[in-house]
Amino acid sequence: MLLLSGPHQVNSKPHILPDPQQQQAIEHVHGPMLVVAGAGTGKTTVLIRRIASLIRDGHARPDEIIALTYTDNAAAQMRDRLGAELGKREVQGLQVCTFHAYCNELLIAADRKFGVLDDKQLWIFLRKNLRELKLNHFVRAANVSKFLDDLLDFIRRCHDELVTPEAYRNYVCRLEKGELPIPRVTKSKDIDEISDEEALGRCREIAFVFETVERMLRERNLGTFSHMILGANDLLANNPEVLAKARGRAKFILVDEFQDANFAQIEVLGKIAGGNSETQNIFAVGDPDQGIYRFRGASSEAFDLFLQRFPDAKLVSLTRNRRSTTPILKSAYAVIDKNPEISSQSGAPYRREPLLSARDEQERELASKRALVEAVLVTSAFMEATDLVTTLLDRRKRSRCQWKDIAILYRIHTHRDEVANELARNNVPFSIEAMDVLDTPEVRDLLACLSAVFMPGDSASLLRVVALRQFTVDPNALRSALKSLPRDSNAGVLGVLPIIPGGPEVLGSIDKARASTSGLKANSALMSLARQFQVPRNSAVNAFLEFAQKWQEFPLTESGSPTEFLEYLEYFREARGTVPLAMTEEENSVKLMTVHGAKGLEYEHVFVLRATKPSFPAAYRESLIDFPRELRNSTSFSDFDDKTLCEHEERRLFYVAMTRARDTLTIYAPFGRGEKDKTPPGYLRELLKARELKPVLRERNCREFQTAIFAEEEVLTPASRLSEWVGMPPASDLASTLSASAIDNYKLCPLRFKLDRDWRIPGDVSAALQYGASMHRVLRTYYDSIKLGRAKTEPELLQLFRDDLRSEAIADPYQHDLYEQQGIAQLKEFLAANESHTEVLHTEEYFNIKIGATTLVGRIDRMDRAGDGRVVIVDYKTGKPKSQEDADESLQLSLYALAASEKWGYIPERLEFHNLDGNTLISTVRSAIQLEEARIEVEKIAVKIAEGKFDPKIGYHCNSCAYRGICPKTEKRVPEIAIAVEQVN
DNA sequence: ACAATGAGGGTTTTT
DNA sequence: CCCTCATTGT
Repeated sequence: MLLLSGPHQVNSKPHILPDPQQQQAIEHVHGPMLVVAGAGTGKTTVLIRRIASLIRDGHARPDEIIALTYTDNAAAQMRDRLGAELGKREVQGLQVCTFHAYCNELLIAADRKFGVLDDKQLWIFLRKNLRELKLNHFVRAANVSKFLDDLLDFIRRCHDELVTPEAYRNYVCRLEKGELPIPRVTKSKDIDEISDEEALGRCREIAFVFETVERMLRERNLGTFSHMILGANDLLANNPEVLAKARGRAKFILVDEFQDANFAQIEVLGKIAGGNSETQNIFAVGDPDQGIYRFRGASSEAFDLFLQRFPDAKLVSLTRNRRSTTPILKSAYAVIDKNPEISSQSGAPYRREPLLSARDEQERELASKRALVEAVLVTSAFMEATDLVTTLLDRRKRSRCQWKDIAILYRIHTHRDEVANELARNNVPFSIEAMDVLDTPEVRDLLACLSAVFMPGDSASLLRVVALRQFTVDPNALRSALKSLPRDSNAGVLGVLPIIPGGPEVLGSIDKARASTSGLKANSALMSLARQFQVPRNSAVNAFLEFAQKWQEFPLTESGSPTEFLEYLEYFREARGTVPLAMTEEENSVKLMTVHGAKGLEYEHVFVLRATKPSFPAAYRESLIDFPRELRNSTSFSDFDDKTLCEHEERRLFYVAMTRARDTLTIYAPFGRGEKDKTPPGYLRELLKARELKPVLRERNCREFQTAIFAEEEVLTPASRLSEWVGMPPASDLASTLSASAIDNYKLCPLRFKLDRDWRIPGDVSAALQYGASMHRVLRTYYDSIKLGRAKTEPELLQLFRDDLRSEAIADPYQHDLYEQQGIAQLKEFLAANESHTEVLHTEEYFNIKIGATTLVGRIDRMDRAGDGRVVIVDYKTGKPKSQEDADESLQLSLYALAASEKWGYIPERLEFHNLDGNTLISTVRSAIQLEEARIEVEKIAVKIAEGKFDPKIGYHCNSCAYRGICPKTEKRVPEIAIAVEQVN
């Protein structure tokens, strides 16, 4: 057991003597003080000891002290440490809580409690009530919720800056009078495309949305987390009694992680701290170089705002780092020192100083032997993973540390995937922070069961259930039954199960489950289904069950029924919601987490992944709606634009990552692509160039790897039966008949192509396709009517369109209405521009031609007669307008040209995309060579199909893929160790 | 200095 | 699909 008291014990804080700066902060009593505490300089210790001495020295009773943090965890930890320092009884009455909890309690005490919606809940609430927002500029029929994120981002920003809807409306009025410059309300690159009038219209729309959102919330007595701060600020401003009481309760205020404060929070602090510097006993601790929550409203100038608000504040800075070795601190300083210092108009009393390694000062003889910071340049993510695991095993052996002393940090979750696989392959115990359980096979199984029982029409889910091990359906029988359904049938998997061996048993189980879960709420139904369908209760499933439980308590959840839950999840997915799995703390395993998740933590050995632009630092992404300076309440004038501020924040984030390391720091990055400079763009390039870092930084290339590793992968990941099914070679030659769209589909994702063609699992038809089909039919009718000499009138066509679109039954009524409006506008424009048209030869004409062994089929929207017995081929585009480049490169048009000559003997004069959006014609031509290239392309794809190449291609399109729940490639496993622990519990 | 081109990535997270 | 950035050639 003695062995367990590793090096961490040495660092355990209470026994270290404070240095003079710490002492000064601890002993401070009256008036405002700002403690700038660099990474690893013991800031929380200072905070705790100061509270202890305030109480011990009789300056305050515990119930006159308030300590504020930003997370529940931090608050709990501080409470524990205070209890240990002072004794449980002594801390009675001492208020240690998060900022939000503090504000919320003020509101509850004033009888202003409201139902709390988090970001996703708010998004979904508005998504369901989009009509009420009366959007005009910020809505698209094809993607109804496209701008919701942008609008909510803007509103959140207003909250953080204490800008009310009235203030924004007032701002728009001033814009209208020309008193203020027009703000940016679109991406910079499109700024020339919108007029001032359009921009003003957008501003008015934003004003209306802001007002409406606030009203909708108020009417239902709902609010967001920002409303806690806003409400408290309001209450303190307008209610002298509440203010007096709050001040009496807060004679001494201590704030941890102050760099995470936003303007609204600092306003609240200002109010409870009172007006004169004698009684402003406010004590804030933080590190401006570790502010990494700007996107959450933390003002990058919190320290500056503090000094403005409390000009008499004393300033202390802590620079003795008790965590890391000198090489780590020097390298980290080189990174962060490229950021400007905090601006501070109020006399600039603070300068950034290099952190000094207290350990190296104390242990002189060790100082010279410290490991250098290591930069490893790799050729691929795979090499990053293999080299990292080898290096990690070596580090552990040499330092004889435990698994839990090692952390692997990354910018975004997906960066960890290869490393996680590689660790699993090498049987290294590891755990992942905040892994999304929605992509785990077990949760997918459970969700599929829920769908199968309550929404049995969902074929993809039903297929997943059918493939569970306990059932005995023959996949070949199922597949051929599906394939022999008539094209227009919507029977799906549900329709064929009764007639295939083993199918009725599945249906029986589903019926039984439906009966036994009838009337249950989501959580209980899920638990029951997990039992009945033998879904293992691992940590992922438990996290999901917990999510269902919490959802039942959400303010806007109505009955809590499984059906309502399924509907919610659909929106939740659209809102890109995740269900994170908390990492078990005490476990002896290597920790994988984002740098954000690592803030405040430390590890002996730290690995940083993908340190290359634009991975880490991440590429800048411009907001759609700029927050104009004229709207700002905080008057801190740093002259930096948004992009620069983001760059600063990325740099701080990298600094946070580096300063987590105690003994060794290893940074991975792929080689740069340049001819001259092979170093990775970003921080590593800077570091490797810096002369002064030569003695502390080592560069090496990745080790060679053994090819044998590839083969092992399949063995170690036991494939589910579904992935076996999905991997089966097709029952027929899928290359024998192809179309332009099938080829596009194959290029997008070969697996998707196979599932469409070989299994014919019906998925949801997108509204865009439904609209397109409708428009095509209307136009066909129009030209046919002309041919018959009885041209339909505009009102007739519009009515036809309305009826036709209604028969398409677009699921979302709001989206249906938007498409109806759009279609009417486009048809009117089309007809207006189309008075005298040349002779139409064909409309919606089918063809099939031979290309090699493939029969290429298709349907040409329209062919017109051109001069010299030639033709014009027209294809309508109902989606985003196609460009000239699209037309020039379109395989579809090439194939139509081939078909025109082969089937009808026509010579195409030109090929046209007719964009119905904007009613523009894009013309192109094809040379004989280009046509030959198109043939070759088709043959190439046909060969791949014939060879059975159907590996899924993962990418952005996966979000809208009907088979997302059954695709094995997007499945993520919970690390084995987490499962093992769960079973023990 | 600048545009053209190609590749890689699609956040981060707490209340 | 859309956007940003690195790189390289003009």
